[in-house]
Amino acid sequence: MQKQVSKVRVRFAPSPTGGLHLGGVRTVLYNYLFAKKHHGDFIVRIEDTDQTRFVEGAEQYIFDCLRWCGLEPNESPLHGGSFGPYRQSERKSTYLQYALQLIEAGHAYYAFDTPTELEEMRNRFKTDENPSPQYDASIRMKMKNSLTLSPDDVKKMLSEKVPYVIRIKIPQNETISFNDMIHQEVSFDSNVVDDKVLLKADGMPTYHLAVVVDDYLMKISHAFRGEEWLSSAPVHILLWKYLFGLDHMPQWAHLPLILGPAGKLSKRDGAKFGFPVYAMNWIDPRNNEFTEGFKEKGFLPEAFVNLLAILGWNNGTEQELFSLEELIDQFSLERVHKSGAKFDYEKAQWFNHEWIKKSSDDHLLPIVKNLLTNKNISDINDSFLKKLIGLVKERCTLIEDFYSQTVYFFKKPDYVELEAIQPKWTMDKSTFFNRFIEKLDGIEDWSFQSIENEFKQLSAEMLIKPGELQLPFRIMLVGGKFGPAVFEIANLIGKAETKHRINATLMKLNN
RNA sequence: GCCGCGUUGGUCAAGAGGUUAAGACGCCUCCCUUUCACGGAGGAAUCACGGGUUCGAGUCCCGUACGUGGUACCA
Repeated sequence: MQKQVSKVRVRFAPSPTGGLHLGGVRTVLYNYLFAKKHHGDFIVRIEDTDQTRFVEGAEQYIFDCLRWCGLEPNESPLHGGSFGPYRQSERKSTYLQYALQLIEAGHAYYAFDTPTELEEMRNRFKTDENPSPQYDASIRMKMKNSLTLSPDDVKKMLSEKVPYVIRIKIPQNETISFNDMIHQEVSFDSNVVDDKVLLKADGMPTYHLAVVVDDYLMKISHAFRGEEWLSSAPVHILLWKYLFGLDHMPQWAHLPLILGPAGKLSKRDGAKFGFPVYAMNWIDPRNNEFTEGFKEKGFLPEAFVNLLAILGWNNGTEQELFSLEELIDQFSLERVHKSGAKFDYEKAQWFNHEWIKKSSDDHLLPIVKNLLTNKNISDINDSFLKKLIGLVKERCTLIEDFYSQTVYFFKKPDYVELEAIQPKWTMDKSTFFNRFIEKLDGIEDWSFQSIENEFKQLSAEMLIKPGELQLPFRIMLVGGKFGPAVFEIANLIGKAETKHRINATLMKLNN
């Protein structure tokens, strides 16, 4: 019953044309999870057959993103492997023979129509009911191709190097169906699919030919791709049938799309709604257009991967937080949704917040240290910083937040929110803090406990509720209404600095 | 237009004929904390619509609507 068990091999096949967006990373992730779960291989193949859209640096960028996410391929142009080359542009010569083989078998034909002739055809046959006429059975006999031209003419044109493409000859009145791992049975009427170009005039294959040939040659067992490909699946099924046999065809899985707030997610949405759509920052070298990435926005890769996994899949329980290992263990295609999901940035941030809380101080240390260094805070003592991280991480949603949550430990606040204390400021309070400074000198161990004791004792003596004084004290040290326990802060910034900040604020208040 | 795919609160979703229709995000209230968070307790809010089938439908069938993708010598 079992169709011979072959090794699981999956592939992610991006075009090096620009940034890697959410949907792309999720496709990678599902590929990766499936491969790892089944002890298979994850391959990255670069589909650079459209030379007009090639963008310098885009390929390297894709690998950088995958590395950041922790989704390292087993085979790729960068990682090597025995099924290379892994760039379609470097496999150009292999595609022609398959196209020729199809012609030989009567499943494809040469077409000599020029772009303008095609344009003319579309205009000529355009009607209200059919705004975009296809190159199909109903019109191919009216075009300039090896089906309508005499064999001699074709031979002559070929030898004269008249530009041509090779098109698949879609059969009539057939139902093309296949079993998708996510959508189950999907079927198409062959009469509505057109004679797609297989080999372009420049000798490069189109996606349709290349994907089939390469999936076969690279022994791909399961093919994941976005749902936008579902409509062209019948072409691929036919190609498999004609070229290699349906028995060898990989199992298809057409993944649901990730939608933006208003329809399909685009990089425009990022700028418009204020959230990243790419994994990492991307600057288009052609026009210097900048698109923000999750990495630089302050997301932890663990959180990024987690939130993407959950967008369209769940394990049936209430669990939402998953490590990569857990995802590998629990992932199953059966539980991937059929319908597209709208991306919710609020929830994305929640994931990051949770992951920051979940991460150990040691894990966060280099990340936060890097952040602070970039903000010109140097000479950071690791164990000191680790302590700070532990103290503030539950208040940080994005990595960036560690800056505002920890700067005041390194330097006195740039801005002190005086307006928060001024209205209720009294002479008594002023006196309190002046006396408190003196008391501070007497504290020898400088533990937060001792500081708190002195503070409470003095306030009791002066008959002022400690709560009335804590907020001003906080503002003096931190600059605003945030941060961990105020005595803890005093303890960490030291006696001299504590006195200094109290004094500085006192002077401003008394002005 | 045609073809494909889809449709459970605002969002992500559990659910596979009989449930008070989980849970999470966000929002609101309260507790904790005289900071901000964390944590805890509550609250508002849902099966797109219309027909069937059935003793019984969010769950099955058919229509409609809506959304989304494709309809390129782009992937």
